Amino acid sequence: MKFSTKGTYGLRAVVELAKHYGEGPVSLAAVAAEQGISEAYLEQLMRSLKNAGIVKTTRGKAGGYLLTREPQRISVLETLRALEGSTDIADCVGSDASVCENACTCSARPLFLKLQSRINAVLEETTIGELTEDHIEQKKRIEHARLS
Amino acid sequence: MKFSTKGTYGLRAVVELAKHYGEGPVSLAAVAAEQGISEAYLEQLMRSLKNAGIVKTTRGKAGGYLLTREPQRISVLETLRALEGSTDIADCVGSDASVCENACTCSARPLFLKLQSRINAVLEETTIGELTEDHIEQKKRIEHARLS
DNA sequence: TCAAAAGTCAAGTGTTTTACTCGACTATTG
DNA sequence: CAATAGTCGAGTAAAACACTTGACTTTTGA
Repeated sequence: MKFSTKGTYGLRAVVELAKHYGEGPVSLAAVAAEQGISEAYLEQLMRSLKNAGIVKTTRGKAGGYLLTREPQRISVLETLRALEGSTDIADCVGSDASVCENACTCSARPLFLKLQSRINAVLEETTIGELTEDHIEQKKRIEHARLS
Repeated sequence: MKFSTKGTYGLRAVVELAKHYGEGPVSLAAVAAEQGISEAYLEQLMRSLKNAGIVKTTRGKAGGYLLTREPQRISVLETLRALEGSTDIADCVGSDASVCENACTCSARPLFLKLQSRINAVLEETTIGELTEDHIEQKKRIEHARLS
């Protein structure tokens, strides 16, 4: 039940792009440097995000990555699905429950279903826009505390 | 973000014990057979559950495992913690957030905290007693459907 | 009293997943 | 046309997972 670095780094990268939304493309190197992530690894994650239609790119000089939509219109659920393939906590939740032989008799399944629906609710209602606002707020508070 | 077999098997084993609550000890072999889990692996899980005070044992002939309390008084959170060590989705939630260098500036952290509190709420409010009832209900329904 | 039934424990092992890296390539632009 | 920037597939070391093994100890009933 641990979050992978893929999800975490990917989310942070998308928030980084959100911070520059409307300002033109941001290069991979810039995002990697800002977030302290290896360029080669981040590129893989960006590829997934691109395939999922969350980011788009321009090549050549002054090229880079951009969000395809406003940050408020990108959900965390969508982003995480792009990065990790699925956000399902078990194979017996979700559409293809047939993978679990005794899905209908396993005593843990009702719990899994309840948990999954609560998790999905949070991931669906939270947007990249919100995470970005939180992040900016947080940085302001730290700056303020440091100065006093 | 996948549930391990430790958690799943362990939960199922505890529910199995709950089904026989008040009827004296159930042997490891019996639980393993009923749930289709390897005895040797299950023994490991039972050990964790014992150390956590969720089950107790009697040795020798006719010995086996018993719950230390009524099923309604054992939460899923407690059980899962015993089995998996922790139910935290990331190192930066929970008491020791210092393991994450940039805990206070990571833009994913607010999401993690929200998610974790929702997950814990479910795990805390759900008891082994409830899972056991659900399971018995479910088996009845299947039996009924099969006969008609 | 001793053998069979049952739990206890630490260590070992094969497989899978994670978290990366590497190198060769393509597109764009000043 | 060369420098900049994204694209792609494959490779790899380390960790986590899902077990197995074997050598014990404890209890009890015949």
